[in-house]
Amino acid sequence: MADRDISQAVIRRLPRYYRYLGELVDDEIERISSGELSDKMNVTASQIRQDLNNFGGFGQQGYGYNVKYLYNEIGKILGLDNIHNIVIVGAGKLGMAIANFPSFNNRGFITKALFDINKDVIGSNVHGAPVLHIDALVKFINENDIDIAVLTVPRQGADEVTSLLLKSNIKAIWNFTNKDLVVPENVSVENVHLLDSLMQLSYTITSR
Amino acid sequence: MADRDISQAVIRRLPRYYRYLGELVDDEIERISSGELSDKMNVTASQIRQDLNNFGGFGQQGYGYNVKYLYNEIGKILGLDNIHNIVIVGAGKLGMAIANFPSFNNRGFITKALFDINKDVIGSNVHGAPVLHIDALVKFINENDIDIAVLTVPRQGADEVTSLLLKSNIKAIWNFTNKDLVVPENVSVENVHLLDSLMQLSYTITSR
DNA sequence: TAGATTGTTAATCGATTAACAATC
DNA sequence: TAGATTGTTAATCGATTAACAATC
Repeated sequence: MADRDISQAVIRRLPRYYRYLGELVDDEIERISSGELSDKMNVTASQIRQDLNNFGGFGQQGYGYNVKYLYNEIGKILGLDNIHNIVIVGAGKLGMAIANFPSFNNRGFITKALFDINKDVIGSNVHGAPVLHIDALVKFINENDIDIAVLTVPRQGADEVTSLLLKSNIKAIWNFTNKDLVVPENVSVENVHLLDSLMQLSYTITSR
Repeated sequence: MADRDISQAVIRRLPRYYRYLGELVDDEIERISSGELSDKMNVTASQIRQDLNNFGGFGQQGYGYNVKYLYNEIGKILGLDNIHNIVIVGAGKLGMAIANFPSFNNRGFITKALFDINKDVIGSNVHGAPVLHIDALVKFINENDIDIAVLTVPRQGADEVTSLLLKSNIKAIWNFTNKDLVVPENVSVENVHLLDSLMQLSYTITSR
């Protein structure tokens, strides 16, 4: 892997390509041209070809793209050929919901444990994963080959948990708190700012 | 409200400005310059001024911006001075989690009911909102002044529920299914594609 | 008044789209 | 071979940044 300087805009579109190609695989479609895919996805054929050619030439002139091959290649680019072990910090309603998401497990994102400070939930079990006290977090990450920490604590706890995570070997934080995290650049952060998203929706309603 | 053709990039940034200004209000900071805000938010001062001036001149030369005033104005732009009534379609773990999110209620997004087809949850009560059968959905939306439908059903149910929603007066759909919805242009859609987001994180880990 | 900082125009940069030669 | 469609270069479009005159 590892072409650097692929633009963020391209990376954001990759999972969407992967999704549509997955549907085509399910439908047992064998080949597709950028033009046909363009119609399905509502993006220009030009953009599709440009995007893919950031990672290499996956097509063939006069033929198009082999669906299954392209699907697998994009999967590899996205790192989906590897298992990613996950911990969820904050075993509230949202954390529990994420631990139970079947589509994550199906793609190789495996929740190994949840962490909380609430004694009522510590010791219980979510979809096979134990809920542990947050004191055990750093050790657990380092000893269980954990890639990704999901941050589903209340906003006020975000910074404290983050500085704890930074003491471990964590590679990435999936941040559901409505706060921007400050991390060194060898740690990736992907934000899911739900309230921001809802406000955008409110804007579009309001501005009609 | 209602300047048309504000770019999507600007709209995406508005909630973030709102968030930072909210913190400044809490800290009882009275005024701030685009330069200071730029340092805090890690965006250019130029961008801040450009963004705000899409909606009017909120600042004053030589002084900067009054924090509280700007906060309120952005709130109005985002439509947060109005109550938005919400229904959640799909009363699974994720739907329940969203119904319980305190920050939504605090901003005037009020969950009025949840809908499902599972008899085990129908009749129950989530944070004061009833769980009803999906057959009652259209009528409920039209009679209860519902703006926003949250879609937290499994992927396979997405299209069916969407076509049901389009029979109602719904204004916006907050889509948590991993599917792109097809709606007429008087209905707004905001996607939260969690699996896509997780895949992006996987990409950044993989491409180091 | 002098200093600070906005609002806004102009310059730059990057991303998207169009075009087309290469080639299967 | 002729037709189709890619990979890629060039043109366009839009968004970001820089600069500065206006003005509080």
